Parts: sequence; structure tokens; C-alpha cells
Amino acid sequence: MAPTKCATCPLRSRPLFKTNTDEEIAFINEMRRGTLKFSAGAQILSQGDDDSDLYTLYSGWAFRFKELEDARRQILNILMPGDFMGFHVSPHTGAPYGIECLTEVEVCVFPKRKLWDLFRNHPGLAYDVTWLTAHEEGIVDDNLLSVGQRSGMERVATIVLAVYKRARQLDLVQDNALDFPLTQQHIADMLGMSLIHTNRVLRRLHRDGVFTLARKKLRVHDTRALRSLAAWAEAPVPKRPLI
Amino acid sequence: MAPTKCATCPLRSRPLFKTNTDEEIAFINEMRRGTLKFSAGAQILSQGDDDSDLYTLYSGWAFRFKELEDARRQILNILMPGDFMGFHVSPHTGAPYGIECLTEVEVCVFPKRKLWDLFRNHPGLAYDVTWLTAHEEGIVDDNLLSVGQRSGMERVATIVLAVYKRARQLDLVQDNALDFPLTQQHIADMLGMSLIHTNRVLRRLHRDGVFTLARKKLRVHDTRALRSLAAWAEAPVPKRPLI
DNA sequence: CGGAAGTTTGACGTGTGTCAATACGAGTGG
DNA sequence: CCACTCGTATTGACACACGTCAAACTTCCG
Repeated sequence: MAPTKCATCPLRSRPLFKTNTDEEIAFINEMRRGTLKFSAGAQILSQGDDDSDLYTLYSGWAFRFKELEDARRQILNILMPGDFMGFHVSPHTGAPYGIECLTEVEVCVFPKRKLWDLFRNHPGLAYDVTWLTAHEEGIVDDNLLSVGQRSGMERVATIVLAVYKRARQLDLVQDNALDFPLTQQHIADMLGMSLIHTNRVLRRLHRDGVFTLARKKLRVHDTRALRSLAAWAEAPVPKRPLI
Repeated sequence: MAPTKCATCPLRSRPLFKTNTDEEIAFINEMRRGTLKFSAGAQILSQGDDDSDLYTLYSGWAFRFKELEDARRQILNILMPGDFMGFHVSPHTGAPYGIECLTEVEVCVFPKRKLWDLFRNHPGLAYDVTWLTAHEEGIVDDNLLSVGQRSGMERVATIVLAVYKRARQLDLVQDNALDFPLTQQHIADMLGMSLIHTNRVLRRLHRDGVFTLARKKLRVHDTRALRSLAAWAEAPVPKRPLI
């Protein structure tokens, strides 16, 4: 359950998140309209929606995606606790993407029209909003690099490693294992590959003992191998803002 | 030549760009350290640079890209006049992408450390920075959708149409034609295809009379055909901020 | 227990990549 | 004005990663 007051938000006390001033937290608390629950598979935001709200993902996983008329779907990035969602540039022409839940999800809701107050009175938070937007763009950049340039094997290794790292930052990993709610179809849609080819690649990595992925559990056995398969560039993780 | 004062910036008077208050323009003018010229092929920002500046592209074209150790390169998006560049989340770990000029380029330079003043004293401009960041993310989203889900033919049609539309907004199109500085290698690196396959697709579209692309000139003959090849979704263009 | 959703495998086709060679265009220097 | 050259564009032959179709199997869950 989400806490009633942002000041006592257990997410905020995690070392991953930077600290805000009491005043800023009070403002966030006041701006927050409340929390909402969605069940797995529900859409928090549908492509084309206009006049949607802003959200911070409090618990659970979701993903942001775009789709074409003929139902081909591209997953743009995965959303995990602390991610800020719903800010886009086409408020009048409808959301250019959708957001769908992978698990049961709880979000904090912020009305868009209060955003101006935030920018006007809390420059620190305004900067945080920009930071989060740029951060998400960085992840999409990474995904575009993968889908555009890496082979199927490299793509799978890269995404597994990326998810594993994010999950570890959020303290979701125990004994190299975590709950992993994506189906192979989701992975395929994220990597721009067919379901069947995705399955073959996963099988191969499974057989080679790099990781196991079964029954919604991901267990990473050989980070080293994963890293070299992915041609991964290591980089320290800066403290991120939380709105 | 870039003007000495932002108040008389000819870019700003274009209908594409929204108006700012005199005070805001004065602040931008004061924040601007000056202008810089780059020749075609020069890198405004190199992957891994730390402590870089912020830029607004004043004239010319450039592109943002990431590359892997083995020199595979993914172009993330194309930059045209009015684009805001250089804001990213990893100031201490080095820029996660590079920016390279396609033509001779002139940019306005803004020191990053003044950004805090901007957020603190000019919430309208702070919002504009966020807007521009989110807008660029939207373009990367579109590119990821293309690279992940569309066929080679669809990808080429989509990108040609997108560039054509942006160029028209900037008044760069005369008689359905514009200066187009990308080589086929650039297009290939943007669409995640090999140079040779890109060439074949271009030839086919050329033969079918959809558009011609030769000697750095792009001439669009059949927008209708292009649109249907691209499965394009029409959307009105909102006024964009200019910093 | 039954049905739906998700996973796995095989057979086969094709879009796209790779290799190699030629042709073209724009500069450069003689 | 002509060689020369280098980046760019074009084309053919061939290979393979990946997509498609089809079917069985396994897991989940009411």
C-alpha cells in the first residue's frame, strides 16, 4: 500500500533516490491527487488519450509502447518503481504512446495543470522533472542502439543485463534472482524480433548457463558472460530525483 | 551569420516558434556565451566528453548518435535549426552520445552552470527546456518504432517523410525540394540497415517515382504514396519553444 | 478438470547482410 | 582542360539471420 504522506514514502528512503527538501516534499504531497491501482494488463494510458494525468510509478512494473494500425507493437522502455510517466508534448493531439501494466501496479497521480505551479515555485522539482525526462530518453537511446545495431543474441543479453541492473538498484534482487513479469512476447516486442526467434535465443543462452528465465523468475548465473555478449559499457549510477 | 542579440534572432520570428517575453529573451541573450561555427563532419560533442556545454542549433544540420566499440553506429535523431542540444543526465560519467555536423553549422553556446539560474528565475524557460527534451524523446520513440517494427521500405518512406515535414516547417522546402546533406550511409545508420540494402530500397522508390534523392537534393513527388508506404499518422504541429 | 495463455521445436521461405567489383561525382593539382 | 583521386553510389552473386507457418507441449488458473 502506498503511504498517505510523501514524507514517509518508503521509496524515497532508498539510497537510489536523492533527497528533497521538506518544503519540496510537502509540495509533492499537496500536488498528488491520490493513488490509483491497476491490475496486470490494464492500460494506465492509451495511445491517443488526451488530457491525461502525470504519474509516478509506486509499485509494480509497466511498459511504454507505440503501435501501428496493423497491431505491430514496439515497447519503448520498461517502467519500474520511481519512474515518472505521462509527460509528453502533444497534450492536445493525444498521447503518442500507451502505458500498460505488467503486474499489479500502484501509481501516484498528479494533475497536469498543477505542473505550472511546480515550475513556478519549485525550481528544484522542475529540474527533477527535466532530469527524469532526459533520463528516460537516455534509456530509449540505448534501446534504439540495441535494436538498430545489435544481433539477436546481443540484444537479449543487453536487455537482460539492463533489467538486472535496474532491479538490483531497486533492491529487487535476492540470490541473483528476481521476479520478472515479461513474457517472451514482451521481450520480442521490445527488441524488434519475432517471438519465435526470441525464444530460440533465450534457449541458447539458457543452455549455455548464462541465465535461466522460467516461471516469471530471472536468475543470472554468469554476469561476466552476459556483459561480454552485450558489449556493455559500465557506468556509475547517479542519484535520481523522485517526484 | 548569427545575430548579436537574441531579440533580433531571425529564427525566433518564424511562425514555427512560440514567442517568449522580452524578459525571457533578455535572459537567454545574457546566458548565451556566444556562437560557434563547425564545419561539416566536425563533432560538436563526442561520446564520453564530460563537462560539455548546452547548444541551440542556429543554422545547418547535425545528428546525435551512439556507437559501439567495433564502430557500429546508431544515429538517434537528426538535428535542425532550433534544436536544443547537450542536456543529458550523466555530466560526470561523460556524454552518452555524440553530435556530428552534416553541414557547416552555427550554434549558440550556453554554459551548463547557468542552467540553475534559468530554472530558478525563469520557470517559463525551464518548462521550455523540459518541453524540448520531451519533444526529442518523442522523435527517438518514433525512430525506435520504425527500426523495431517496420520493414526496410517502410523505414525509408517514414524517415523521408519525417525529414520532409520538418524541413517544410522550417521553410526549407521550395518546389517540393530541399537540400539533403545525408549520405546513404547516414540513412543506413539511422534505420539500422546495411548501406547496400538501403541503396536498393532507395533505388526502388526512385524507380517508382515516389521521390528522387541525388546530389544532396531531395525532391518529393508523391507524398500520398510516401504516406501510405509509411503507415503514417497525421498530427498537427504545436508551436515549439526556442531557447 | 478444462481451457486459455505461454513456451518450445521443426521445416521452410525470405528479407536483409556480406563480399566484390564497377561506376559516378566532386575536388585537386598539373 | 585534362588526369587523378577519393568518397559515394550502384549492381550482382551468394549466404545467413531471422521471420513465418504449423503443431505439440507446458503452465496457469478458474
